[in-house]
Amino acid sequence: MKIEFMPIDYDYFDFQGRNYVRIVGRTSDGKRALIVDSCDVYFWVVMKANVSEKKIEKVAEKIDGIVVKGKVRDGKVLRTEVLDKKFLGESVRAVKVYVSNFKDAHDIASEIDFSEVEKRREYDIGFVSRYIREKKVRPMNWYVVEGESLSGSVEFGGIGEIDVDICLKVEEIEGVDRKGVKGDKKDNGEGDKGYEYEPKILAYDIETDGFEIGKDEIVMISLVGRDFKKVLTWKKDKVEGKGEGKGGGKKDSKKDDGLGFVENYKDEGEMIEGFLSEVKKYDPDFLVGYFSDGFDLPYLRARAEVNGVKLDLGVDGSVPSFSRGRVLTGKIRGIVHLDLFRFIRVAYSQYLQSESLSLDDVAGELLGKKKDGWKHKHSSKISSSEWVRYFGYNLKDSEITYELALKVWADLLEFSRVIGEPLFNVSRDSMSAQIENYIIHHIDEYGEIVEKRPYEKEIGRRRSEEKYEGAFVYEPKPGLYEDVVFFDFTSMYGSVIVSYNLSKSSFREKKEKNSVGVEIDSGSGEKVYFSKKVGFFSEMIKEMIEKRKEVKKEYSKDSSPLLKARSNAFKLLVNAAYGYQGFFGARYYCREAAAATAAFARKEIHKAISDIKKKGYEVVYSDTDSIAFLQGNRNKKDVSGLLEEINSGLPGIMELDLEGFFKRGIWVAKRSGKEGAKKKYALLDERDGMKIRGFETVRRDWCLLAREVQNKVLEMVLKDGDEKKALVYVKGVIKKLKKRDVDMDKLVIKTQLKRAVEDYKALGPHVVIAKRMIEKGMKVNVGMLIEYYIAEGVNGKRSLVRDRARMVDEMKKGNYDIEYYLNSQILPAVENIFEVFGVSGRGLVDGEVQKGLGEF
DNA sequence: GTACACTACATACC
DNA sequence: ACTGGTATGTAGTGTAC
Repeated sequence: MKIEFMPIDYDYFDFQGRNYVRIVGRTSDGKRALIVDSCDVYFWVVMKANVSEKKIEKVAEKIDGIVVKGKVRDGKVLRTEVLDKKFLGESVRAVKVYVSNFKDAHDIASEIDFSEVEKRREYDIGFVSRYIREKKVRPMNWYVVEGESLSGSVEFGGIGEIDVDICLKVEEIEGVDRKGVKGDKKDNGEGDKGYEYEPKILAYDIETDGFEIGKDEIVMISLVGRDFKKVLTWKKDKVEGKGEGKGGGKKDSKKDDGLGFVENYKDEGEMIEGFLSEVKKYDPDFLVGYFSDGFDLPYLRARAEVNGVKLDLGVDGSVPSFSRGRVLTGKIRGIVHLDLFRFIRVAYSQYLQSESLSLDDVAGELLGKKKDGWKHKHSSKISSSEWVRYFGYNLKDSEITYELALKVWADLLEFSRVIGEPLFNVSRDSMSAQIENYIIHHIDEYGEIVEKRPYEKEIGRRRSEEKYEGAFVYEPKPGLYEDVVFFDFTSMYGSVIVSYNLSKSSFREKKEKNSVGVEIDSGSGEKVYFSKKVGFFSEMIKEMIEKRKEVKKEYSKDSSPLLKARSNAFKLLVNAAYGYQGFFGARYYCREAAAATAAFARKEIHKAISDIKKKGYEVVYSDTDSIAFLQGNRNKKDVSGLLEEINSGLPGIMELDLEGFFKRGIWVAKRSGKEGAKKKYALLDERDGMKIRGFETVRRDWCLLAREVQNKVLEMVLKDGDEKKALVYVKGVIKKLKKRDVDMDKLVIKTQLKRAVEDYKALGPHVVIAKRMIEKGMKVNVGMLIEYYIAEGVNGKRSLVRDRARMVDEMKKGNYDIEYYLNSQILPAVENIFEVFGVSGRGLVDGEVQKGLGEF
């Protein structure tokens, strides 16, 4: 039998002691197929230098006979091979040890401790990654698979019973080109729709009576897919006019009640069964939720159990499994369970400006859509008229989740393809894991053996190492500047790593010939050295940068979202490469390489700054990889000339780019002292758009009033150049504040609870409020944004802010602390802006201007 | 009882 | 614990006077 197949979900199973991969995917004609395959399992034994071939052969022979007794099975060495390999750039002789089961690799490796042995490696790689690397059967690409049909077969303990259209044992598998995924460039022109794969996504969301997993009942479940919307419940009879009590009215009245999407069941158990059958009927490749790893899926499993229902979502009838890491992760066999929250946190949060990563905030920013308003209530407290809204709310959550899934689909897909790991992993892995997986799936191109993961002891050692000196930040002179130009280095740290060859494999303890030294600490003068012999790590980063360039070029000709996503995936990986080398958990950790990267970056930015100054420009600011300077009386051509000149002198692949021209820019002084504040400025671009960095406007832990006032002041100053108007505006706001006439919503302060309340040493306002919320039986989670007001204190008495902090629902309108909001919110947000214009400097807070403003 | 230095904490920039 | 260091700024805490 021969099929065209796209792998989507991977997992493995053991049969007669051996490992097999089980891949669920789609065929080119849309059928769901499962293929079973296997691959060699091995690890490496790296021999010490100067061990004779004869001795190596002897060691290999000794390894050959190793059997490790186990409870479940015996771990066996199947055979060995001696090969030339590379490890951290060095040519080595290594024994490739083939074993019967990858789970025994570690134990077998531990037995191989002969004196001729230098290292043992690659015993710590999972089976699915091994398979993908070995057979090059990469997720989300097309393959022609030839094999024996297993449908109905009892082989592998009855795998043929699994509910899929096609089930094959692989005999031959080969990648095919030209056919792709909808949106791929390579698939157009064929006109054969059959080859266009469109992800089959089903979004879901549950509503429950409580928040503790499995404790209370699930009230409803919504499902949204393509042309598919449903809410499953057992509470429809609570809706006005739907109950039997109401004169026994017919349930299926023909009248359109707007609740056609609601399906009613007898009880919770039947509703869950209904959910199972709806999911099976829809047959999704991806079941998508938001926070669903930690809530919806475990909740469903727990309630199914209570009701005696088997939550057999897996293609083989298995129940979702949960791996306990730091957080729960829910896996369904054969269907990729995605928790969009986790992917968004890793891949997007850095670029999002929303205040939280809640579905509402994220959807608001990425889709321009908001959830329906609904305050959680226990179902017993919901009036008959409210139920309709509740159903709608539940449906909307799934609708938004579905749209969000479509929105991030291209990025997910390209991440998976670029890195080579299945979507399930890619959607949850941290950035360091993504880099590491990229390495594992590309390292064979360099003939390298993969370095091991650090053990706890080693992690501890690394963490205790001293921090190293990082980026340079230029101290700005406070002021309002006209015609500001910004240059920045493209992927600066990545290009430094490549240009100077900085990685674990090129690091040298001492100076040697053909090495370059660099001072990594300006204080102690500590110096480290790197060989000029190109290491695979920097070579890999270089290729990522090159591939990204190619993709960008292609994108300029054909703007497909997948090309954009691919370029983005490379960008994120390159940008994370520097942090990765400085990360204590990394296989290729190298503090010296990270420190040297920062050191060379400092050197290059200093040089660029001085080059710009030498040409007579006034530099006003610089942070890490960017430089701001005044255009002065020069034109844009002069500026590009300057850019070109600097670029011609840059080493390796380093590149300085024009970030933009800005009409105006403002830098302010620190609250304490006269010096200019770093990481805080506002710009007005050529199209009158504002770019604000660091100011309270962009900080979520300041009340909205202060943020809005500051934003308007910046706008008036930058757009109109009119600080007087801004002053009048601020006076107006203060007047309103003093009259207790400010909208209460604008006074809420939000602070994130970053740990459990009992773990705090200092009890800040938000911690005190969180404690009070817990006392009142409210749900308080670590990571939550705690909202509070600062209320009037007891007369005359000076008190701590936390004593005046109030929960949102214990706050009376207008009972806010005028002094606090004036002196600790509004004035601090605007005073250093006015100071730039010489308007009442220090006196602003202390009374002079405040008094003046009060009079207004 | 207050002023001050110091620490803890949150959040931003790149 | 799940990439890094640099930086600002608030509020709490402890101590000296």
